Amino acid sequence: MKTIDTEQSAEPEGRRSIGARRNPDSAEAILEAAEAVLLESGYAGFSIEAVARRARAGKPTIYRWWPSKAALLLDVYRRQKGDVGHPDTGSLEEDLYQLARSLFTLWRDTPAGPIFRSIIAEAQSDAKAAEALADYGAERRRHSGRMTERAIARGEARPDANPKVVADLVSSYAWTHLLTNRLDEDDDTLRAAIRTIVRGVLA
Amino acid sequence: MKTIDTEQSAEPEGRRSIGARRNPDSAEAILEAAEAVLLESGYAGFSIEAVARRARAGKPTIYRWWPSKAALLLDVYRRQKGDVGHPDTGSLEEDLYQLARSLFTLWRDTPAGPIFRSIIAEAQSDAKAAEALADYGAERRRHSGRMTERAIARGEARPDANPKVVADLVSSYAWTHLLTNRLDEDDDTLRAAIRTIVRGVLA
DNA sequence: CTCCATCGATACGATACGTTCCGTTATATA
DNA sequence: TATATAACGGAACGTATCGTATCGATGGAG
Repeated sequence: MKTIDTEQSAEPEGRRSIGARRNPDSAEAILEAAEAVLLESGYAGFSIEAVARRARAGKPTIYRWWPSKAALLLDVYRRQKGDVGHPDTGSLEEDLYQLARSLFTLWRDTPAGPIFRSIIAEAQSDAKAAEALADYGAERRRHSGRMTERAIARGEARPDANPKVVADLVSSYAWTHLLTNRLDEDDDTLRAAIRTIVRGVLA
Repeated sequence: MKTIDTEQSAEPEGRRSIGARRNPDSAEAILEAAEAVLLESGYAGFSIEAVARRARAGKPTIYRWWPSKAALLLDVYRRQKGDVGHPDTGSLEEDLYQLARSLFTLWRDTPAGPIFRSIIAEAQSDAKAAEALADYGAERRRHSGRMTERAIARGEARPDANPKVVADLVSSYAWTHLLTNRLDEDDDTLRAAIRTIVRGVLA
């Protein structure tokens, strides 16, 4: 995931800039507060001021280290996402199912879900968040495309199958279910979706 | 699509409520202004005040007829979406491709795209917009599920294929491409995505 | 001890939300 | 035609948030 500006590369040249040393305790408290606010009030209640109040920090301190709400959001996400596994079971359908299921579970049962939703929402009105999100998505598709590549290599999938397209279909399915509160989908339906991608629907 | 509260059913009982007659010219001007603002400035610039300025209307006039930004957004979308066709070519793959292509084109070349993005964004922080969006999505999946139902009936698709899942996969793919600025996807890739759903990737 | 960067706190201008009031205009009824 | 009714545009309000500016206090480094 792209960094936007978080680490404020070396010399911001903004103030006197002799030594910009960030207080780790303060930054950590802010990130924790941001996560807590996001979890309790969702994207609607996520404001810099709410985060500052909760962290007992000053707003300027937040703005000193994060140039925008989007940057803070991305840092919060990066800080705690449990990076879903990319299993290698020997069966493409099983691999993709486990990928999708762990995404659904992660997003439903951990702060990662609300946080990721917030980033997507923010990206609809913040160009930098949009770019970061696009980079992140492309990297994820490349990564989970490996599953299909392996299936092609072992002769399970057709050589002309498009790994990125397969990854795109799976992650698109997960995204829209996240965005429309459908992460509680029953296992049969999720399996049917993955089976459709792998086997198709033709008679 | 659910109406939220737009038409303010009959007797609002809010004021004296003898006859609440809406001025069609005014309402039309507001909807046109909202569409124009959305097109020019996107979701970021879409504010009630901006719409009121552009329509030369008073804010209270807007709030009288639309209870929230989300309601106005939904009305704008409903007013001008060209309702993509649901072709019946005799081939499921061709039907789904044409559905997806017309969705991509509609969203890329008309105001419907930015407007729909805005509704999705709004739904992430407005419960009523979220519910309306969920209803709309369910109705769309039911509707485009007909394509797969026909394919099953004519023996093209397996009887155990799940029409709603197929529709969900196609629309999810379109949604995420809308949300991540990838509506300009080349035809080969879009066809590959549809082909994957219909035929799968197995050797 | 003396710098000096960071800190929390507070205040600020700007923008937007949603509401209230006011004076005007248009329409329906008598 | 005359009157009542209600929607209208406009202005202002109080609240909330954004992002910035300024302050005195704290604490580590030389």
